[in-house]
Amino acid sequence: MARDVRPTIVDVAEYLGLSIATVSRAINDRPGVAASTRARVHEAVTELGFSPQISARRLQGRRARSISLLFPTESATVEAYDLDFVVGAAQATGERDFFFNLHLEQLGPEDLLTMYRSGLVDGVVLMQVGLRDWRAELLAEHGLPFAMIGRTEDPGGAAYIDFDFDGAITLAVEHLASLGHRRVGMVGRPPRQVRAQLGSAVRLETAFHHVCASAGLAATNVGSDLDRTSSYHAVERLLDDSAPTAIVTTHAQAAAAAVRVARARGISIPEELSIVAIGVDRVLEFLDPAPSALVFPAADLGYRAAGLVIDLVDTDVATSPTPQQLLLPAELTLRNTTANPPQ
Amino acid sequence: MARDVRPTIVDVAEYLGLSIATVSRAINDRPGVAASTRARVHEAVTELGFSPQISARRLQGRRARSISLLFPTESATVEAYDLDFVVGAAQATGERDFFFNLHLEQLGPEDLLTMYRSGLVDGVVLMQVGLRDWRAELLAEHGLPFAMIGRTEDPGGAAYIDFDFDGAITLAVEHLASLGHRRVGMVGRPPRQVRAQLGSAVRLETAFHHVCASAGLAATNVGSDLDRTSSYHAVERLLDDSAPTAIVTTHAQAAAAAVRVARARGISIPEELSIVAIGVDRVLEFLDPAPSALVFPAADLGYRAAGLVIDLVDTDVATSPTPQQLLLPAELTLRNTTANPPQ
DNA sequence: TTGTAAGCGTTATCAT
DNA sequence: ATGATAACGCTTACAA
Repeated sequence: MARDVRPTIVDVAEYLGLSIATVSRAINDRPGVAASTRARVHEAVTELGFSPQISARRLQGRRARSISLLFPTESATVEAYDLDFVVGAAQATGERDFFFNLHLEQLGPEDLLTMYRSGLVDGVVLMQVGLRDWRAELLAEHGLPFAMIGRTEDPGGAAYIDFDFDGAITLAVEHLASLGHRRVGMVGRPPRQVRAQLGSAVRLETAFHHVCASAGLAATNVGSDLDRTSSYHAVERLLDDSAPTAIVTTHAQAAAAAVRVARARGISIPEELSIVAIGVDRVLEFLDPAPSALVFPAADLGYRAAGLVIDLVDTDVATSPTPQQLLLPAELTLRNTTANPPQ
Repeated sequence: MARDVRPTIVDVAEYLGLSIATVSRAINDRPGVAASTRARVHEAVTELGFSPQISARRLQGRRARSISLLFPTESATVEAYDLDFVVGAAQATGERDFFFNLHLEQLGPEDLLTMYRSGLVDGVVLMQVGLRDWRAELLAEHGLPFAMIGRTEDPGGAAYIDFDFDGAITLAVEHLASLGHRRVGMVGRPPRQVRAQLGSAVRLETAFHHVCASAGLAATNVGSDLDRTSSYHAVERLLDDSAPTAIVTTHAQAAAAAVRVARARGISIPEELSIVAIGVDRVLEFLDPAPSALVFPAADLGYRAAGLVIDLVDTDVATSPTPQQLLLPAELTLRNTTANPPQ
């Protein structure tokens, strides 16, 4: 049953009475092989069930044609929406005939370099990027191909794709201000993310206060963890402490919690409380009512980030163009959760 | 900047004035190296930033230490809960120091065999397993290591881990029957899944009719796609056609839809309609009210499936024990969405 | 058009 | 305890 004997190129050559050189050329569609020979080789290949050993190939200094998504998950729980990044990245990778692998572990500097040096991967996509991120610094310093989902404070020439969180907050707040709201609350990202200086977390918080100040609104921000209970409490605290007429949420559970708390307290949406969510559509669609939102195209970001690294890898170092830096503009999708505040 | 010259074992050997054989032994912690030498080698290794080329290693016939999760996504949309499998599998893989890669593409038989033969992976985890599944058959036939999340109709000796859908349906229906319900509806999996003979989809449907018949209940099943709209319509049709007093849902959007339709029609839960969901807790928690459910530990399934393959790969063929076959029993988590039917 | 042979970076089997 | 050296399976000059 278990035929563990994988045929090698030598077997193919012997089978055909050819030299391995010719077989190799035929297999790789290189010039200098008679059409008839080429045909015979391809036939024999399927006949014998031969596929070239990638490792042997790589030994000649070829690319591994594989990239990694580095997605350090400190907590065991990964937020659902985050996973869309993975799907997008895997899809792009498959389409370009690369191998995709996923690292959920927290890697150290040595591990990271080893991935490249050992020839396991040609490039990586970084997630959970901090305003300062040692991974980005290390890789840039060593001239190794990588792209970020998110971006550091000073990305230099590094490739990235990021969602415009500042723009998102601006749109959200300005929309609320134009409706007449004067007291706005935000359920922010987990304090731990802010402490770790995670790019998105910090930008959301900063932009919120900044934009509210510019618009002359009273702003209160309460961070919450990503679970159901913590989110619920955060919304309650927000309502109790500053009685906002509108809430902006920065993660899915927060949006769910806002709806739930409102229902529990008999607060009607949007008449008595407006809600604007920032999040992935697929998740927000679970809510009832589905909130007005700044939709976060996670799968798309993942898809494009993977594309960026692969570009970097596929391109000859000589030809290498400036890596792309993309900031995805935010757009407000209006549903029925925002209205004028109660007078 | 871009030092693309990776040091090899030869560099380390020359640097120390040793032979590559000794260096190799030291690096791999093999016996027969003086402690002092070993130390010097390790020092030099970090000094020079050397890591062994995996490809060269594999050429000696070693394992690739990498497994693949094969998750064919026909539709572009992947259901959120499915992704937990990926997380679990990636986690297990990382813990056991394997490489994890994810294939979202639909692979053909040749591609599948090539993955093994080219030495890219040592084993795979199969998702979306059908009652008859050519992948399982092919791999079993060739004696290649694999495990299934789910199981075929006749898994033979193949490793798998599956959730006990039959048991889940049984628990759900019996619970409802004991509360006095006589007309029960189910929002089933997409018809396309049933047509494709996807294990879980078929088992859910079959078990539902079977169990309801045994309990003497009127049973109606309406399949729905995994999106918001289709799910909503399915619930509406269910209510309109057979006026059930209780609904069992088989995917997340269906559960969300049940709650939404009830709210829209002013049907109170659980007084006028009972709901039991089958799904991943993380997703069901978004709902309000969170329904009574047969919770599906997706991440756990993924984790254990990856463990199964790695066991298979790590174990010597000689020692290889019978592959594990695990059927995870269903448990009913009661919340507040089930009650006696209106008399 | 085809064949010969020299690597690629390791590990493993011998000697020493 | 250490060192030559032959694999491993393939690609690629260079010859024929």
